[in-house]
Amino acid sequence: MAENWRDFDNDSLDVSLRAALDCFAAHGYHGTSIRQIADSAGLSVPGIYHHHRSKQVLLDKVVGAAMEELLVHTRAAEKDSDGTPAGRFDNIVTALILFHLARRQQAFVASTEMRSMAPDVRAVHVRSRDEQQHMITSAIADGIATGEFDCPSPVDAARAISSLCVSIASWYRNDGTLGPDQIVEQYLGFCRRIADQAQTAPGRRP
Amino acid sequence: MAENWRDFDNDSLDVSLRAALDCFAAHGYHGTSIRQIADSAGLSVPGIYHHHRSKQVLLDKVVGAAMEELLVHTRAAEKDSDGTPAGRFDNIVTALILFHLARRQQAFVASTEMRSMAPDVRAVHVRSRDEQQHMITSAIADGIATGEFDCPSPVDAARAISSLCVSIASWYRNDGTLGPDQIVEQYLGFCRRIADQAQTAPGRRP
DNA sequence: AAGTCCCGACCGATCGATCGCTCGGTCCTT
DNA sequence: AAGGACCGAGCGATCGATCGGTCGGGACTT
Repeated sequence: MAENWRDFDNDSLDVSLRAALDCFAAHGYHGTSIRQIADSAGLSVPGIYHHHRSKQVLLDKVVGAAMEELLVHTRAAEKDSDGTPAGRFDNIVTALILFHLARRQQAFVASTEMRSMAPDVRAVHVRSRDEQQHMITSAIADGIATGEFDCPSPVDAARAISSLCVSIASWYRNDGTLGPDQIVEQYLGFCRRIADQAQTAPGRRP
Repeated sequence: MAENWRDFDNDSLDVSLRAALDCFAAHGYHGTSIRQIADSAGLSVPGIYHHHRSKQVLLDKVVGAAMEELLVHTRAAEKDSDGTPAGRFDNIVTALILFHLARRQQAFVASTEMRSMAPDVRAVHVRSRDEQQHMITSAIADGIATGEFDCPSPVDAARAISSLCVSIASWYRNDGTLGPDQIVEQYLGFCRRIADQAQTAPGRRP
């Protein structure tokens, strides 16, 4: 893993998958026709089918590529940490936020079109998501043991953190007022305070 | 408004809208056919059209009813507060959480099928959502002025809080391990700490 | 060098199925 | 007698997918 986990280079989607992603993100899987994808790709309908077996596999490949990329970056981020629960947590969550900034369309489609996938395909992606979320959960749980974190349920906290990071994909635009660095800083702060309720200053809100 | 803003009685959806809601929540708007809705409602296809003009208005009515209900409850919650920014914030956010527990299907459909609505109809619902979110934003902004809250951007914090509450609808089940009261307590804590970064205990995470 | 073969890339035309929606009618209540 | 509630049948349009084909270029033979 020579590549830095903070960097997301250009995605490796071919013209058909790129078109499918654009359409799915804009109109949803069932709201998109093969003809729209073909037009957007500058191909004919059979041209799409020459490269990909069905509309379903277009969705599968788009989501699968994103999931794979996220897992690789997240694992590298944890490995690159100082090994403490708080350090692992910060790196994992940072990778999660950076991913949703760099791959907002893929992330958005992956989260909204889970239900549009065939059961067996969906199961694979659900497992990836669960693994990703479990890394956060166990970092929090370990942090509770060391006193770095404090919350009643690491599972619930991790779910809230995941949800919060995923939601970035639904509003972030490259030309917005907030830059990526500011968003990482802000959301990492949100996530830390979700996992550590002891950060409530005593006496505040009696 | 004699009704208590914490209570959500049975929704007033007729059998067709109820069926449409179930289908939309399960398969999405474009993934649902009128025939499925008719089957689920125990009616024929013309039976649906006897009560509602088109598939689009089914979505509009389902989402519209939810939006209206949310706004009514949220306004009542704010009015019922002690008037302080922190008090307003707590009541508004509590109403938002309770809504997403009591109306999870409506809330889920409203958030995922925004893009499936006709532009003019969508504009109405977007405005409702913005008004809802603005109530949170201004409570935070007022709280910053009084020292009750501390965060760099009330708008960004309010958006994160909204997102977090909306996400409840995508995982909550009535038969889960967590009861509504526990979820309200937990998520209200999350939201408070999103709006108040000063709750970070000094010395923690240097 | 010329001819033959083949294969990946792609397209126009069209398949059966399903889509949202409507027409003309029946039944039941008032 | 009238009207609301509802249905069987079917409309034109569009869906995902497939058919038989064209075309350019690299490999191989002669």
